Amino acid sequence: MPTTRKPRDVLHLNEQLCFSLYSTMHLLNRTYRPLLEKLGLTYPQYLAMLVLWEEDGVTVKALGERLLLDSGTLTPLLKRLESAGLVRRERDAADERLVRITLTPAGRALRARAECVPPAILAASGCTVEALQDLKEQVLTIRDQLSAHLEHEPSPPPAPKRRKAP
Amino acid sequence: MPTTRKPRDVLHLNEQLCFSLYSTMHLLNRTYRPLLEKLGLTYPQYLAMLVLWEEDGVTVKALGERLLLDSGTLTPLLKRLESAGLVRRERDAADERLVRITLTPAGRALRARAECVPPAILAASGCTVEALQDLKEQVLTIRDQLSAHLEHEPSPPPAPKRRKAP
DNA sequence: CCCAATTCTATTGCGCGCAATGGAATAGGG
DNA sequence: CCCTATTCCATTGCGCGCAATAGAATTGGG
Repeated sequence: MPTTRKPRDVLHLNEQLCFSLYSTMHLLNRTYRPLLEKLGLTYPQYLAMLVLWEEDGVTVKALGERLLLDSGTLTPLLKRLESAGLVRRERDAADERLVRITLTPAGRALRARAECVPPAILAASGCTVEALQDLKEQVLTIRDQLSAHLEHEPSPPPAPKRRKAP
Repeated sequence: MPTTRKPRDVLHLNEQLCFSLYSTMHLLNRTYRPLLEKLGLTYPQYLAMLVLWEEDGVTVKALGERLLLDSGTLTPLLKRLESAGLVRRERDAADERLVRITLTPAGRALRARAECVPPAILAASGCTVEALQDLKEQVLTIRDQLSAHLEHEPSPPPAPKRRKAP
């Protein structure tokens, strides 16, 4: 008797599967909000700052690959960080297509004030670091699987290389 | 020697903790998108339909409690479902404050076409039902913890009951 | 019964997330 | 060296998510 439980309504069970991730993300976001508000950041802006604190001067493209976001999301977000005085956006002199994002002194200084955020989130989660680390591994396994699936599936991947056939 | 690993940069480690949930949610959403597109639904609309397929005639408030969303999100979403011909929005006769959402025949019929979605997502995740079920439990544990934390924390909870002191 | 407090939905404004489009700069085959 | 792909960023439009506000209906203390 392997998987012969009740043939539970698929559309009912499913609500519990992916919806748990969905709703947890929202609650996590609401937990971050009041903390990040003090820094004048939204959660996606905070993520961008994390990358910049690791590696200053990245291009928009590199930032997008790291965060899995495209320019349609990043361009306005970075403009807001710029007008908040945290970063500068400048074209690369060698390759004018690239826009490099560099931290201002205020942007670097914000790092110290951000250090109290992760411990606060950890406390709110009510978990040990080990438990969260373990959960992270499991979630990343699914993430990588979804990522691979998305790469192999897309209906019409432009396919051809160079030269078009007219 | 308990937690005496490298005192890894908190702002680096953290990026991996919550960011894994954040990015997995987005990839999951991108996996759902092409499937739901065939049904003419977005993911949040799909969630709303899941609730309605379970319990027709719910109020906007009940829907919001189930999905953890407020009227600012639900009102326009439900209006779009209505103009797509899937639901009707009507004031409750007994209590005119309430708006009840009921399925149209087209809304009920869509359920059959939605049944192929969960299996497709399961396949894309590359996991067994058991593994996902287990992961769900862990995520929900954190969700409940965050939920409790959010209820007890909010800086100024309006506090007073009835009667104001002028 | 009356009036103030509460409940419930709608509206507005802002910030993502993403698809689609456009345009400037670079790279690479001929 | 051209001329065409390609790369990279910006822009537009739409749909959430959420805070804040407003307004109509209901409730409950006096």
